[in-house]
Amino acid sequence: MTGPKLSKLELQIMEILWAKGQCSIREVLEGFPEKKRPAYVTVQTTVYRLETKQVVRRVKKVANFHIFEAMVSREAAQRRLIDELVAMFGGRTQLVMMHLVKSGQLKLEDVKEAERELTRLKGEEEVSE
Amino acid sequence: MTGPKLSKLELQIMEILWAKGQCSIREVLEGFPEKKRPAYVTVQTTVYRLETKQVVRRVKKVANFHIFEAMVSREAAQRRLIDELVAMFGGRTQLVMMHLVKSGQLKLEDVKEAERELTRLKGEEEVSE
DNA sequence: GCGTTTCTAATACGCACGTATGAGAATGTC
DNA sequence: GACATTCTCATACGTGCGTATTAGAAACGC
Repeated sequence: MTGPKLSKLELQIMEILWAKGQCSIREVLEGFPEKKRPAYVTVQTTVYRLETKQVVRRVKKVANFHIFEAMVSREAAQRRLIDELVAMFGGRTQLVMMHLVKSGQLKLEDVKEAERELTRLKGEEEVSE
Repeated sequence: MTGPKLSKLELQIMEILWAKGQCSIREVLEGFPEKKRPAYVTVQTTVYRLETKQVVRRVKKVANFHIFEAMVSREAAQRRLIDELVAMFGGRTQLVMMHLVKSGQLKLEDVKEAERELTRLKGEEEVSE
């Protein structure tokens, strides 16, 4: 497994950490859009739990607060999420993509881009065979 | 919102209900691959909860057991899952697809298929404009 | 019709997560 | 240096979910 499972709140916090780099709890808090900002302590507790899960670690102490940093790459965490979803669809990846298409969020250019990427990856594979 | 959120187990149960149509608890249970079959009562409790969530309803009683049926379409439930995931990615659908591609689960043909579908949908859109 | 099997349905338990409280420590301000 | 502010951290609580226990009801076999 790539890493531990992250909940929605946890992931939002990680997004902020990935974006800002090293952060205090307060800075993470301020990374939330003002309108849907959790309480300071909620963020705190959640960061503590991420620490327990080894997803985050404290790097130093400045004044009376700690600075945290991500220990897991964004790529890896996102990959984990996708794998989870695909598993929910019984591994039928194609189905997942059809839904993405139908949800109307996906532009033709995006799909073409993916296709190019896929072709490229396939090429590499054959070279190494 | 399309419908209530479904957990992994709940979704597996729904898959069986969607596939088999009306089912007893026992039949749902038997829909699980033999090796990872939950206990009868686990399925039972979960179906009861799905009932509370209005995702499933009992249609009749045969002998000493009830027959259940899905009240939510597969499409809708799956759509919900995808939307959830996309939201986790901050709406960056394209990112989701790139992950799918990189996970290696997606074949070139799948992507082409999606592209065709997308082109078709786009066509319809323009007609109605 | 009596015993065995099966299903029902209420109750419970542990874990994860979002959230909150409160006491104590550290820091900053004047 | 006294006081207000801020952060820490342990503890707690409700909810959702996967799972289990169990007592009673119902149906089946013979």
